[in-house]
Amino acid sequence: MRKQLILLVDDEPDILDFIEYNLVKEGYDVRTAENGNDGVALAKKLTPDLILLDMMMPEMDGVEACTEIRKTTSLDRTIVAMLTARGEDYSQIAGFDAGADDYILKPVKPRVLISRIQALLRRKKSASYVGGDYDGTGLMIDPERYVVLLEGKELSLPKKEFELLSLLASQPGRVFGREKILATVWGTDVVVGDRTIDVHIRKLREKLGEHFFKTVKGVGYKFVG
Amino acid sequence: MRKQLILLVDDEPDILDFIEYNLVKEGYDVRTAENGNDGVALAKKLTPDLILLDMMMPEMDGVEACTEIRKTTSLDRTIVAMLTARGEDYSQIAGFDAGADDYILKPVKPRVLISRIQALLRRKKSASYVGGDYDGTGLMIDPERYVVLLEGKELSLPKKEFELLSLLASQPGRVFGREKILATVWGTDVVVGDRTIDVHIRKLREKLGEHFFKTVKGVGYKFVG
DNA sequence: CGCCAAGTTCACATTCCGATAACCCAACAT
DNA sequence: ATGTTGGGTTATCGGAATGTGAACTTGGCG
Repeated sequence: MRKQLILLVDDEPDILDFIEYNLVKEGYDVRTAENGNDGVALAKKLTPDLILLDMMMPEMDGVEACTEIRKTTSLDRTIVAMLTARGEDYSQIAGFDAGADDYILKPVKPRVLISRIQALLRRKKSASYVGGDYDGTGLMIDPERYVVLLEGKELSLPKKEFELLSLLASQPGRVFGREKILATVWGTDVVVGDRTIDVHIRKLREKLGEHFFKTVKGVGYKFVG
Repeated sequence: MRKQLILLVDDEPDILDFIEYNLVKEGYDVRTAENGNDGVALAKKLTPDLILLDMMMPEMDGVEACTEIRKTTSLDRTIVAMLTARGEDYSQIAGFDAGADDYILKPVKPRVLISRIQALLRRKKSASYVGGDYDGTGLMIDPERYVVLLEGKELSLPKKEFELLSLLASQPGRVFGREKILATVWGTDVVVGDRTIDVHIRKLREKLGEHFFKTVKGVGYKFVG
């Protein structure tokens, strides 16, 4: 597997060096930025797997940066972890509200940091589902790269289509009702029209082939390997 | 019913013995493995009803093992429960993402463990077998996939037919009156004509075979395995 | 601003399930 | 024999559920 990319944003060069050293030693690819603005810009350019964001920074602080990152579609799948000094409990909450996935208290021991990061990345990796074993034929879903391999050919799908496919293919053969699909892919609060699912199913059928998706009238859809 | 098979995977022999002892005492058939690799291999060979998977293990940990198990079609119907030490909260989340059905905190009291396991296995049975255990012959109804397995062949039925079949087959041999059938499959408020049930029964007879459905004149219908 | 892609909605077209009508058959009673 | 009762069979129709192509909306980006 390719190295995982971590973006590190902190205004103190010492901390930057210290953490970068430990992450690189662990085999991660690391980039750094010294303030929120640069951090966000870099994030958009690199699409890292994980962003470590210091909460206290001049110019644009961690919370703002995180909010900005979360507004960026291309970074939907990037994990954001806040670095926060002990005692800033209020900020911790603010950090979560801004959409951070985790907060890590400073000072932090390297071993603990690594383990937290590994846990977060592992979570990311398994955040979506993989349908069907990979045997060169058929279909493989790569949730990490947001890409589908169809008979060896790489095919990149839009977000919703990818998520819909991931859901259906997570349990081939099982029928997913429209309710279930809406709740998982669109979320329980969002309200969309009746035909929306159909349209996405059709797009998937167009791109992957009719035979993968079976309609069960009155019940839902299922994926067949 | 045959004993239910539980696969236990943990790297600590003491825990293995302790849990195995308790499960066997409760009447389960138990196999064990000491690491993720062996566990997955055994699982594929045995197709157990439930797998108890320790989260922290050398080589292949519980999360990886679970992911692997979930990729295996033959283990679709196997329940995976994670065993996790108190405090590993992140791992718990990762465990769910990997497709585990439940997680159980260690240390665990035998009575609690047994009760959790029973609850999980009860859930599994919702996919009902008919006509004895699945051995390639006979009939199996899988409400999750919305298909019927008849002598190994998959057969997909329309909604009403499927529901009617599910009802009748839920208690083979028992006669269901027309009233009861209408109330269950059609609902108490819907009013349909006299011949409607007959027609659906006929369609089922066509698709599954005459012998499964016995008419009891003046009373109703029953399913015979 | 203007473009492009993603996502959604709309206005049909199409499919197919479910219900019924109309008829047949078998068992039994008169 | 004839009628009655309860179920079986088939063809057919309406409509709900789904498919489809195009238009519309939105947000990012040069």
